Amino acid sequence: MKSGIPSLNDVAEKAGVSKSTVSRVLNNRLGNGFSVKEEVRLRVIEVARNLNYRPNLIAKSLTMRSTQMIHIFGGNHALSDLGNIYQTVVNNITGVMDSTSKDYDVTVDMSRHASEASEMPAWKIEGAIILAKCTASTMKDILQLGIPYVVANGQCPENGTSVNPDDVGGTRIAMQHLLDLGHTKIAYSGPLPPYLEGHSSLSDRHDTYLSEIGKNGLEPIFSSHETLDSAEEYLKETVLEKKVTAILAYGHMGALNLLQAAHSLGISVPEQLSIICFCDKYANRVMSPGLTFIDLNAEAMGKTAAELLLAQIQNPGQIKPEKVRLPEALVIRNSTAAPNNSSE
Amino acid sequence: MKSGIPSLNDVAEKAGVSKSTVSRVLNNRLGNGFSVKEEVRLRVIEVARNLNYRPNLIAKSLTMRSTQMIHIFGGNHALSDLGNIYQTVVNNITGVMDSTSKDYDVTVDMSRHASEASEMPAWKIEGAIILAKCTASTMKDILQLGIPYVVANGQCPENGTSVNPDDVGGTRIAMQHLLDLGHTKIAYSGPLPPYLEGHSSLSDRHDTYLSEIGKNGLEPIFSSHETLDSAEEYLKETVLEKKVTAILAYGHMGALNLLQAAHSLGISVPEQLSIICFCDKYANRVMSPGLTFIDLNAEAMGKTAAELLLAQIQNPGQIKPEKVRLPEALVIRNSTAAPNNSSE
DNA sequence: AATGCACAAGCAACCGGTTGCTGATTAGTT
DNA sequence: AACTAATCAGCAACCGGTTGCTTGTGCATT
Repeated sequence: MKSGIPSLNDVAEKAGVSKSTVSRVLNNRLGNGFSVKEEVRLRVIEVARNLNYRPNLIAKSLTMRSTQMIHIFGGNHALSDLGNIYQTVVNNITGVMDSTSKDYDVTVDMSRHASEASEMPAWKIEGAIILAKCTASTMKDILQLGIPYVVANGQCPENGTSVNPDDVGGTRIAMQHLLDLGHTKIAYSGPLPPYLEGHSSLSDRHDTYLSEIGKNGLEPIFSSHETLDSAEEYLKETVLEKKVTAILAYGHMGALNLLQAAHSLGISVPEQLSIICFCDKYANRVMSPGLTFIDLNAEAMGKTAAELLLAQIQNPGQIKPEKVRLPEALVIRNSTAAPNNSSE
Repeated sequence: MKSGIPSLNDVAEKAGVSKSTVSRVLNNRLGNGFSVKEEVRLRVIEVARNLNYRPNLIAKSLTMRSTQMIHIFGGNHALSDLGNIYQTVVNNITGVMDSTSKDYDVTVDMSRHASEASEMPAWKIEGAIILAKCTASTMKDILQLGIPYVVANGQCPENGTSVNPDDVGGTRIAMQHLLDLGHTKIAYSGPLPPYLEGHSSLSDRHDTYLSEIGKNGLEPIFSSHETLDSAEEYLKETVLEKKVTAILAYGHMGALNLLQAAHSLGISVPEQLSIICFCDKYANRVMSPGLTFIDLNAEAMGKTAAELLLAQIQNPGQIKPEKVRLPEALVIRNSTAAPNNSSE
């Protein structure tokens, strides 16, 4: 017990048996040419408990090549913004993992890693879930080590499994909602191309907006002003000048800013201006009750990712990779309505 | 090369030297009774690169007895609610850990554990941060193993280190703000005693409200209605019946509900009703811009916790435990104002 | 030529477990 | 009593690295 932490050897000595006996007793590896007297078995277990013995997982992984750990990559970037969907995703992943009989331990890596470094932990992991993205080096390791993995809300290699919301479909639904209400001057608010780097939702939402606008013979409307930085300027240009009556916002943060700016400018929502955005229903409930939104269904994303991962772990090599697209859904609250033509 | 992954031995064989030489060369452990000819050194490095050798971190941690891992306990309960302070706390912890030269790896345990079970991971951890609380069993393990730790926003053992916001001071500041504005009918909204179990902030805020009310010769005002469930009922009882002009709310969720309910009931904020609550400034910015609040300073909490932990890790046994109280600060937004006496 | 010493590199133990196999008891059978 | 089979437990190798110490070599010194 040199380091203060009891080892297998310490238990063995105290119990007056050999390392191997302790190992087999504690792991219940009876049979196969091995057995113990009940008396010895109980003594070993008793000693182990008294010493508060805990197997060193690192040593164990070295020989066993197996832990019961599920590792979530990308926590640092994914969980750094308040109120994004990843917290819901993670909660639902752990929910599924905790409810399965095997007791998997879920950890989230929260460290910021150099962009070329591998984020792989020192211990063996049974499976990985990648939030949005991981470094190329990490992905290389995952593939090389053959670790089952699922990418949640992000792109993944050809032969990998991922779960993503259907942003194209969601954008169509949002646009249809606004069109059905009678809007014709619909602006888009969100990051515009060229995107330096980023998530497919950036282009999916933007491009689908454009194509839907075109399909209906309307004019696309943008603004050079950033919603996140200068929402008031954005509204002045779009609503006051260009007579926009509805805005499709990339995210709820932008939408909230627009809402506030509208309030300051005396533009009433939804009477004079409809706002719709993409958001998770949990984040929406907590952060912006009232906003009409397209639900990204982070809950299902987490659950599905966890289930797909479990399937891979429990049937090694038998599960074929899958790119799941989860449908998005319109949730109508109070920020959209028919355009108010009388104000003309 | 049995598993397809090259090992130290494979490199040694190919380079025609011993394991130890390869190890020392690759880790640059020269001196101390060891040296190599430059020619051999280069050959080893060359072979290692050709084989794409990567040291097995598991084996490495076994001998090195160091994992460079910082573990955060309590992620499951602390991070399950959207928009609470813990996400900010965790982000600032990792920020500090990442900016130190040692590259610590931070993981957050997100698993749900049985209340009597130990949450201690099986691998060695260099330090621990506990979000609000951990199981008794976990704390026992931490103490027994002598792992440096800091409790963030929660109680900790006699000889431990913790970082907590000064809720008593914060409540005084909030009350003083309302009193300065001229309010005399100030209600408290939040969990009332007896608390089944819970955080010290519950009693700190409630009790300090009471004592400040008493100190100023005012009447404490409560309602049997829960703000979170039935904010409208709460307002009817306090504002409409009891003529309350200001409410001190335990949390921003309750405050938001009150805000919405006030809107529905036609009670204007802040003209007819002032609302102030406890909240972190990040959560406030994102979730409820406009609310006047007492900033819990989750940012400083995370940073301080991380710094205190690092100090302990880097100077083993030399740092004396500390109970840090971080001051809370008033941030005035638009939900508080002088009471409108003309409405009487 | 003998001695001393710095330099090079390897041996072998160790980290904390797991596991195939072997040896020693005990029990059961004839 | 002798023999076989079942039971019980330990030896030692191994996982993939790290490191204290020893050995072997070549060169300068006396």
